[in-house]
Amino acid sequence: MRYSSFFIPTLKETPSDAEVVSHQLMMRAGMIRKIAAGIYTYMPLGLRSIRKFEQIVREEMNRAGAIELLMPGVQPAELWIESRRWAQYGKELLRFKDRKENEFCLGPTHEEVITDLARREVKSYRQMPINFYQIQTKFRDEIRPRFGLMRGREFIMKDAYSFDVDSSAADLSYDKMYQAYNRIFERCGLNFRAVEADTGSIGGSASHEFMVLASSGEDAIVSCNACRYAANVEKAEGVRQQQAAAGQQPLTKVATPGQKTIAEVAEFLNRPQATLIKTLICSDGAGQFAMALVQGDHELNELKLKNCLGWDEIRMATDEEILRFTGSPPGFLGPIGLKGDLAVVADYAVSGMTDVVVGANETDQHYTGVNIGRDFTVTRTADIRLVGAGDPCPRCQGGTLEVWRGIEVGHVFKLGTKYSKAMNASYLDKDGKEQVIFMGCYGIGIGRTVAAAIEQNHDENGVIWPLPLAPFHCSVVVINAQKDEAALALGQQLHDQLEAAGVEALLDDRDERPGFKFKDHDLIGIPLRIVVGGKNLADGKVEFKLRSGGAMELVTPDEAVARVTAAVRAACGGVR
RNA sequence: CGGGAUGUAGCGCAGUCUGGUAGCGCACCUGCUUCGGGAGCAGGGGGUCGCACGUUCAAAUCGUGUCAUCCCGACCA
Repeated sequence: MRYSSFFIPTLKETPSDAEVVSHQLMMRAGMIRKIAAGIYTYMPLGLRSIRKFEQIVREEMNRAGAIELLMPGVQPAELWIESRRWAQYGKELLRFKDRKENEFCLGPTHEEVITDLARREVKSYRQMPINFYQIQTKFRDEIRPRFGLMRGREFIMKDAYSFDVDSSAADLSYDKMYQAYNRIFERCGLNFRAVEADTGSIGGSASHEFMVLASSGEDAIVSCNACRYAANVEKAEGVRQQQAAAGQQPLTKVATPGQKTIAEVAEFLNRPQATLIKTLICSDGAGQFAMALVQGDHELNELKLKNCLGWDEIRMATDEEILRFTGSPPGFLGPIGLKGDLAVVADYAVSGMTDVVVGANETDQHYTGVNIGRDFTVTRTADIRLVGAGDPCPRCQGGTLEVWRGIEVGHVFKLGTKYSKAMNASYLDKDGKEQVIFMGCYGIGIGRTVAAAIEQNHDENGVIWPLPLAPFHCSVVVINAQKDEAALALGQQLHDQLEAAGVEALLDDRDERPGFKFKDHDLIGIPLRIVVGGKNLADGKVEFKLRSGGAMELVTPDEAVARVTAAVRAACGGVR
């Protein structure tokens, strides 16, 4: 491809509405342009990277036995009413009517459509296992789209749906997808982790998220430094503590004027934060309340508490609500002397504490020498805290957890029978008995993965593409291309040789100064670069350089072609 | 939806407080020079100042409303 006949509108300045690096660089490199909040045009260069990733996903899905189809973007309301999600989904589901006043939505996901298909077409155990996938544009009317392709409203997603005869067969389908996902992100050259995750609103029994590690990631994840355990912090398990020894100290009320936070109280009483209990009150927003107790230096994991209580929603109680249950303003809360019926949930770590400090439910007062059982009782003990760096691993002896930031690029779910039951997707087994189909669903954010690759691979000059995702493998920059006919001819020859070898080359034949061209190629992040022209031309040499760094080398044109071809073969597993 | 901010040329911004000729840099067009890390000089084109209503002799500037965009929180590939 000649640069002059392609279209790469680069920007020297960073658009002011781009917050994260990938968004900034995709705008500057001319890969995307915004048309509305969270809605983008994929420009020619951006589309090439998107297509590269899609192709890798296709190959690995096909290898894993999944079958590609393409479902509609516009979906009839009746399917969503049937699955009950028409009412549940909320404003994120963009709804509208056709000319006949029938209701439709723009598909944010395709469980309904695929389940409808499966119940019509998959009627026998002989047809399973089967797994359908598509790569398709979805629309979710996000409250707050941001970060460019990272969290758009319209976005490209690969989604796959598996159908099996029973739970253990569904587990096998899940494992296949899990393996396929690992291969996909490995092939892209990305640094990632597969972590245990909460299933959220999709539902189901188990799930893993695939996280690309990046400091700008929206999710925190933990991984064990000794074993393979890794999980989203939302899900990461705290370790059950041994029951505490009996307390020694008497219950004593002490004045703590103006000392509201754990840090203030610990400082004031001159004792470690770990010897205090943090008391929090939460609500499900529908009239239910609960008190949560965590060790002073720990943090509550609201999601765990919500799941533990079986609530649909969770939020912190308001000051008025707190006053109602404790008679005290926030800052002096404790589990002793509550007014009214309030479930008290203690974290595992709390059950191992003795002679602790809690608020006295009275302004400027705390208790010391507090002991569970003797001074107050808890409704239940559970894992409700946010785990952190240095915590013990819940799966192995001696391992400790490390914390990373990650970008969720893939998510696999065991759905069980949630959708098949609701929508009557059944089959006949060997004995002619009707059975419910077991499902799994598996998503990959296509645009988000490409953006995540940039988050993980860039420097101050621009993108540094991993070869498998690069829009072009190699730049051929011709110096003084419009005047130096010999240089342009050699550049063209190199370009043609590379293309013949299956390498995608971008021949920069523009009438621009060399520095200007170099800046452009650095910005758009082409991994390999050959420079033709200048005084090296007379010596029969060209320059070869990696975008990722390292020294420039002077080589013969043939050697340059060989080096580039070898690099592409090594990174992309053979040139197609 | 709550809190904060911003809308002025394709992009980045100044001007708004204190009402009176709409400006700067980049990009774009023409010419000359230049040519290995986003060149220099000269000339040029391009703006209903987000939109509406109001105040005023006069509004980018003041007021009200509205829309859009961005940032911080709850959702998710």
